[in-house]
Amino acid sequence: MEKITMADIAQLAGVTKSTVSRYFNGGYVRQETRERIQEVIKKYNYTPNTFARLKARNSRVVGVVVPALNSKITGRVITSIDRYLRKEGYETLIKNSDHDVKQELENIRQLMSLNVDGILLSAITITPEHLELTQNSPVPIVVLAQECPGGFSVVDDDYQAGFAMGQLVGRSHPSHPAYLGVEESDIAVGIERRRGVLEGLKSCGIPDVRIFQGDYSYESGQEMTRRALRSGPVDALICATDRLAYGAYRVLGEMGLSIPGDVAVAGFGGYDESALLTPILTTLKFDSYTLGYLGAETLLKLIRQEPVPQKQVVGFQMIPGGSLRS
Amino acid sequence: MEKITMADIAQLAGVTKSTVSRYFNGGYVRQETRERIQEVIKKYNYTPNTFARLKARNSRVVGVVVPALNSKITGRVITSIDRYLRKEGYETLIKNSDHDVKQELENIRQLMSLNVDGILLSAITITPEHLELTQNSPVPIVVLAQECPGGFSVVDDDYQAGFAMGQLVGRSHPSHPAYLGVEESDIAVGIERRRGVLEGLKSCGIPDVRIFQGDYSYESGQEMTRRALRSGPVDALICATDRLAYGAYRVLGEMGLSIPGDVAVAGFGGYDESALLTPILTTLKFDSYTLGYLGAETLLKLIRQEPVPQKQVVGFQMIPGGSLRS
DNA sequence: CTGAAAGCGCTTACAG
DNA sequence: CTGAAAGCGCTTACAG
Repeated sequence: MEKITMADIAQLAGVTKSTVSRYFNGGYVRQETRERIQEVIKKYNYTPNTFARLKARNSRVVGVVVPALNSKITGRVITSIDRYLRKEGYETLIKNSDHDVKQELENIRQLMSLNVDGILLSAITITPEHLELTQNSPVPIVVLAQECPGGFSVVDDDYQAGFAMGQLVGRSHPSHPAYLGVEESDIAVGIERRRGVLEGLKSCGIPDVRIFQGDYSYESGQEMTRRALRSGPVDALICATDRLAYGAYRVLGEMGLSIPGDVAVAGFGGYDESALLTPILTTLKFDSYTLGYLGAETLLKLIRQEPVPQKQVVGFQMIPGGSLRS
Repeated sequence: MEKITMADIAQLAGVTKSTVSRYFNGGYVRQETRERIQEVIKKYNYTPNTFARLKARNSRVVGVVVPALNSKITGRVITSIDRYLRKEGYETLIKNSDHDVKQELENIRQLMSLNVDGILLSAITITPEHLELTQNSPVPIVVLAQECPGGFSVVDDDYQAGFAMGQLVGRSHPSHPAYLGVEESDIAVGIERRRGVLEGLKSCGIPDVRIFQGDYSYESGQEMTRRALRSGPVDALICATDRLAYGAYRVLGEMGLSIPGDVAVAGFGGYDESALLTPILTTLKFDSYTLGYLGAETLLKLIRQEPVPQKQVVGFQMIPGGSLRS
């Protein structure tokens, strides 16, 4: 199959490529001509090369940068974005940063030079370089899941979610609560969520919480749990993500400690798998579908120069399980 | 920030865009000139527009079409592909088919008209239209996880994996085994894997297996399990995927049936979460990392016109848990 | 080793 | 309603 171009289609339909171009971009084409062109297109399964539209004002392509492709949550967010954009006649171009900040910045630059109409950025962290890049961007950018000072963002309500979970755990008045968290470079999870948890506990009269820090992995969850247990008595573990809670389950099980009898456990994320644990993990689900949807919607509004809020906060939902004491 | 072009860079470096182009594509450029150009590029953070290379022989871009973005396995495969290609100096462009065959075909066509150098296709199913498209493709295509008659493919060893699991379960001589499977349009999982299981069981003297069919969801796993239990006594459930097994766990738990005491359960996929179930699910893990790696490697070889095998089969690994009787 | 010129597949004012 | 022409940001023979 030879590559077929717009000029070929034009010739076959007995018109100029100008007309075929207009056909695709909603310009004036007589009904009769339109039908002739359509026929040829169908026959040759022609799709115009989106990226040869070098002179077009808008490319109808939106770039999405994600930190990784192996997380359920990211999957949900992208799927949601993709569906919305497709519905609106935009193409989605996905770039993976693979948890590497350098790669992430590179991805943003690449997308910019590709003259996409806009960028949806699910950032690992917001560095000064990010700010410079987003503030001087030739195209609109919407940041997902992290706040972006001076930029537009759609975020989860990490503080309120943390507070709610802190209160829920606090209600049973644990004597030795511990928090398993992540790096502070992730403002949303590493700082805001933790702050919520601590204040939620404090509101129940529990000011002292032992705090641990690690990465997002299952292994890190295990390691932090061991560290917590070694550091003194523990009767409640609030984990920054469900994955970390899985690590806690494993270690507590190995040590013969019962959940929630000996140690209560809570997570964040509401992964489907959490409902399969024994006991079912008490967790909290962010609305990733809405996050993606609003992100895409906001970006298109920016592209169309319509007014949008600087920051939008998406809700969450508590998913009670059996891993807390009542 | 105004969009900066190759012509701008050239002017700033006191050369022609021909020279800058050569700089990027490994042509002759004097050391001194090279350094001058490099300086300007660094200063302006310039990245050439990959898609303006309309006249280039090769675009150094590879398209990847995936059925969905919310599966762990797909995530692993893409991550692996992406890393390999990046290392080799190629860009990866990911398109999501969202479980829709029409969308999938459209994605393939789009990538073709984008003049990417090659396509990696993780197909939902192989229809005659797929065959026509792949056989007449102007660029090489490698199909992942499904065999593609007349085309190049990298696949899991579904038959052997099924056989191994069939034998493992068969060794305890269940009297009433059932198989929970998926649609036959998915040749790899729906047909080959099942065939392996049935023959593995048969090799242990178990010719009769009740077979059920559904989709890939957790809900479908539950529904098929209920159907199986209603249809008569069951003491072993072999599930085509771990996710289906999760559904089985849930329903068996609700009914007060013990695993493996009353019913043995097995899965396929080796998801991390399967190790968190009680009892731990006996499953089998395909080497998704290698699948992606070999797919990418093979595609690049095809692009470079080097010889490659028509079909490559990737191995698997049994992950014993506590969900089978010994 | 470098530049001038033609061209890739498309879009867009501008005529008609 | 349609076409001729210039141009988008690049690459590539071909001279020099």
